[in-house]
Amino acid sequence: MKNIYDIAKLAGVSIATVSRVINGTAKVSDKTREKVLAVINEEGYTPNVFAQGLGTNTMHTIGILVPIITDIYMSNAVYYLEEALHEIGYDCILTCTGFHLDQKEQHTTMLLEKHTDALIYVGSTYAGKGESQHETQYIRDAAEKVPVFIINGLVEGKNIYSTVSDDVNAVYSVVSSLIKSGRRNIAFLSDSASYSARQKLAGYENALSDAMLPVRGEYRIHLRKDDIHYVRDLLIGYRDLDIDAAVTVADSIALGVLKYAKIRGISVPEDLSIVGYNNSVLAIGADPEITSIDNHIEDVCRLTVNRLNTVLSGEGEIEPSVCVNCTLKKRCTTDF
Amino acid sequence: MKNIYDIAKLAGVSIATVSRVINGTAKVSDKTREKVLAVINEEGYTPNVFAQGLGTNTMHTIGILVPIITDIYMSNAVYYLEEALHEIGYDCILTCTGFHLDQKEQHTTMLLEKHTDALIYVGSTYAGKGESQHETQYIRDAAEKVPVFIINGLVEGKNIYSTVSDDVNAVYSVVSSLIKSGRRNIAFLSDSASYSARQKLAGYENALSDAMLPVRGEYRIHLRKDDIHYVRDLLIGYRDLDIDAAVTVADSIALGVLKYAKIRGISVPEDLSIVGYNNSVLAIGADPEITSIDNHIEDVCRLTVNRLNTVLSGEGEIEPSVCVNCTLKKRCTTDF
DNA sequence: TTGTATGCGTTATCAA
DNA sequence: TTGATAACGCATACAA
Repeated sequence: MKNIYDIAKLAGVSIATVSRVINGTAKVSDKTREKVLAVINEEGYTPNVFAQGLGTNTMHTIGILVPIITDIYMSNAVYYLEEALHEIGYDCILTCTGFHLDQKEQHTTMLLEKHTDALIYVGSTYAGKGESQHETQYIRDAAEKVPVFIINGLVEGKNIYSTVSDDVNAVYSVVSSLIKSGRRNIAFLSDSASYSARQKLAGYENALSDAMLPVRGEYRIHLRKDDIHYVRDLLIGYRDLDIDAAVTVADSIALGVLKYAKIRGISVPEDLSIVGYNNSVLAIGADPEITSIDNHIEDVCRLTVNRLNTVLSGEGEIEPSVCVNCTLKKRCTTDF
Repeated sequence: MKNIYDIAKLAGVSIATVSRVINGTAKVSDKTREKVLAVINEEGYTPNVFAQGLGTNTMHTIGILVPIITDIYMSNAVYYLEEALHEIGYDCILTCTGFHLDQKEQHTTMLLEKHTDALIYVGSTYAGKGESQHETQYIRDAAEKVPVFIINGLVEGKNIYSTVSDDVNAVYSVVSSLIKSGRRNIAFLSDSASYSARQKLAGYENALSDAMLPVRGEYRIHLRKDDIHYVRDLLIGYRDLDIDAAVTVADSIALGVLKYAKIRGISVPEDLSIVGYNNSVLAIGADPEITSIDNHIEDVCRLTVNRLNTVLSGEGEIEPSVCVNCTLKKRCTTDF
């Protein structure tokens, strides 16, 4: 493996000049630059990243943390993040943390030890349940060392930047539409108490209140997980579920509701309207295809990487938090 | 940030001793070890990975390459790989290459420049279409530097190791069952000519041949992509498609067939049996739920990481290629 | 515009 | 069992 000394010798210059050519950090005469570049190409030389890192303390690597990459929303996010980061010259270290605090902490520590240039947390689970500061302390700690970005979660603090979807308005809007079309017993199904889930719930409750409808506890259905069959069976187990609409926080949950309706012989959307979330392939695969809120994950990710680039390049200030609008993708499980 | 000198000073020993304690590379008296460890814990010291890498030329990082992480099969693979690699002390650099050769090459180069300890290619796209050696040359080149592992693809060469699913037998078995249950016009739908797709096709053709049935070209349907609606619409466009069974290389394709049947009023499974592949959530979300071949991606990934660990720890030889059995998950789109 | 010398924080070799 | 010191390959401050 050739090193910078070899290149310098072959090009008849000093290592400093080679370094300058590679990094463009100082003036080098066209003639010598060409000569050096020629040798570099000829020898197929690439700088040793460890030696580079030892001096500069960076390896142009971003740490991405997701709870589970098998989740369609997460894998889409990682896809867009990786693509955008790659475009600006960063590689990604991906790590799946699960949902437990100790694992989130441990994985954060490991990434920081690798001297990643920044951390991106994907998913509102990282913002905690809003119960205590303690559950997000690891994020503030991490932000002492590198800029931290959170997708779909809000944590306040220095060097912490959030990009979130406007879930409140998205749900508010769809619930309002359901009400306007005559629905009165609208259920809200959620499998989490995360930041994002709380936003969606707020949109739901606000819409009901603004329409002078009661916010009834029995219509707020909490799920242990977003598994299709689990949701279906849970609903089947209810004695008297008299809902005429279901707003859910994930397409898989909506799919569970759809299967419940099928088994019970309930017509969708006539007797039961269903709204999914994330506008994933699950909504398209369903029969009938599911109306779903699209939170524009691609936009969220590209915006996040833009903001990251601004911070890391030191080219200016950015907002601590920005919000991206959602849109409703109407399909066949609603009729408004 | 504390360095090894600080620890040495605080512990009253030399940096060599601190290094020995950290790496366990040589005898250190219990007394000094304890003292050193105490100081390390107290100061929260962790070695600088760049300096370590500069000496050892490794950062305990594995490069994972996938064409697209949004594919459910891929994201599942990455999930299990990351989990298993993490357990044996490796972090993962993930990169999405797409399906074009130049991008595969470029991403490979980038990972090698980061001195990853090994490369894992996920998906048979990396094994090429079997047309020329040229399309897999980048893998052999990479294998000159680090061990290379391929999931669901076969490339021969030194330092190259494959873990594949037994797709030939899986498809052979399911097609044989279809034939036994009276199906005669069995279509095979594929969106690729990759190693894995060729294996599946071989299983299909072998089963037909062994049953003395003709292998008819018009039943081998090639798709440009595995998009649900695309598949559905393509089939709708056929003048006279007289198939009574469809074996597909992905659940999303099976879903497209199912939607085609629905629109055409064809009963499933009575008049058209459908078999998916990968046993993903798409098969469960469908209505009726789709019979699907499960290629046990978790087993494949865990086995791959075991093999990787054997190679990297230098603890022995491993087979160039190993095969994992598939199983059929019967659901409602078949009746055998 | 170019070259020299030093520091970065480890690991590993060699003495002690 | 321990310590001193030389790599490791680069960036950069300083000199020329």
